[in-house]
Amino acid sequence: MATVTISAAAQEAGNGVETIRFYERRGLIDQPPRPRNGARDYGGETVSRLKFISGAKDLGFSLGEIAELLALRNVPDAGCRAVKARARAKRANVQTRIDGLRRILDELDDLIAVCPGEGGLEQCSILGAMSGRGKAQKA
Amino acid sequence: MATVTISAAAQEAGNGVETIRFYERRGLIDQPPRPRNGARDYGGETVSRLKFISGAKDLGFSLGEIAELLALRNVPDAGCRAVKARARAKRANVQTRIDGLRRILDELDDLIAVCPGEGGLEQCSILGAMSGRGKAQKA
DNA sequence: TTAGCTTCCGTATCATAGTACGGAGTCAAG
DNA sequence: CTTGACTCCGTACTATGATACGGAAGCTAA
Repeated sequence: MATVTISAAAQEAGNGVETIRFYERRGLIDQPPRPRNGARDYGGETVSRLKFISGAKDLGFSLGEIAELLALRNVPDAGCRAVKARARAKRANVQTRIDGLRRILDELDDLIAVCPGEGGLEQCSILGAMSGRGKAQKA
Repeated sequence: MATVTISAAAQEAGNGVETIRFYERRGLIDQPPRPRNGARDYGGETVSRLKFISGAKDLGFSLGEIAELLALRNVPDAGCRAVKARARAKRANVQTRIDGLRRILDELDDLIAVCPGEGGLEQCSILGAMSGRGKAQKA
């Protein structure tokens, strides 16, 4: 596997050059060798780590969480179990967000269903519901 | 309904004093009257708006989206139909976000189901999957 | 050789959603 | 009259995840 420049690595991983430098500053990827005039020279390992970051990000992991995931590699007795636990925690987190959005969706559905869609603002049941009821019953 | 000070309003709405001033700067709440020495004097309407913001925020709405939601009550040149259309647009937006989160949830479920939960990191199918699903591949 | 592209670096900027700070004024109680 | 609580204001700072800027250096090809 040939080593690649930072722009080629960025292209392959699907992000920008600056993003790679940013990840390097954040410690998410190693400092690469710089054999030439100081230019970074990336091997396939770094490229796949970049893809890993991208994939984990898509799954909703923050860069901090991704750093934790990557750090597991350096823990000698860390195993699959630790990774699975993190995946479960993230799953629960995503589920919570979905539930919250679903409640909002239901409320909007209710408002839309009742609203006649005709007439002046004074008669609009959506506006009425929002100002009258708001969502104040939370406290 | 008695008017309250900013700290009482904050207390009731479950946020900080600075947050209220911040919302005011952002235009999420109206500038309150200041009858005394310049101190803000909040009525129940503002307090319930604060609770509305708080509730919507808990459910994942950004302040920008909350501003849109609040703006539904204040569309000057349109009737109920326009308001309803905006509610529908917001509903579609929420649905899209739910769909996105749902995909993430499903993927996490797949990963968790397949992962043995034992053994070293080399065998962890979750880490493997995250490496493989980088989005780039734009040949 | 010169143009043009890439890379380097540090720093600044963006958006989001607040939180903290410092100094000043006001107000009621002791 | 002083203390302490509360408020005012503008500004700065936090964290997250990038993205942009400007100037200097090097590579490659016409």
